[in-house]
Amino acid sequence: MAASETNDAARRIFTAIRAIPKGEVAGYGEVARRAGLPGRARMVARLLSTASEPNLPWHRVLRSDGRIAFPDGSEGFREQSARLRAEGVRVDAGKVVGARKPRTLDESLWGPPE
DNA sequence: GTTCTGACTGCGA
DNA sequence: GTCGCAGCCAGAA
Repeated sequence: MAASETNDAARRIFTAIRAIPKGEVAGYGEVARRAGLPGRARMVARLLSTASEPNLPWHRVLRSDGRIAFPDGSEGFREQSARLRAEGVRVDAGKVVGARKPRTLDESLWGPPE
């Protein structure tokens, strides 16, 4: 069933996001790439906005710049920044500081450097 | 069926 | 540092 490919991809994305350790953050592209969808960052974003996963740490997913994808002052913005702070992540002007950078996350989360 | 939009990314100027 | 352009996929109008 080719149709399950999309579902499988979504499942991988959710798994990837859930695999993000507390206090760390990942980028949309990073998650998408690890899910087997390089360049499909938009799909991850759309998934989060549509999917209703209560156990999904979506607040740990940021843009490639390490910034929150929501517009400054938006509800989602406050929600995400508040959740990150609750996990020990410092958020300054919508930018995450002190947490693992999306690039380093690659080795810290999925593939430990040998 | 086509067209637009979107919690995006990367590169060049 | 900011701005613009092109590429990508899925859902909604």
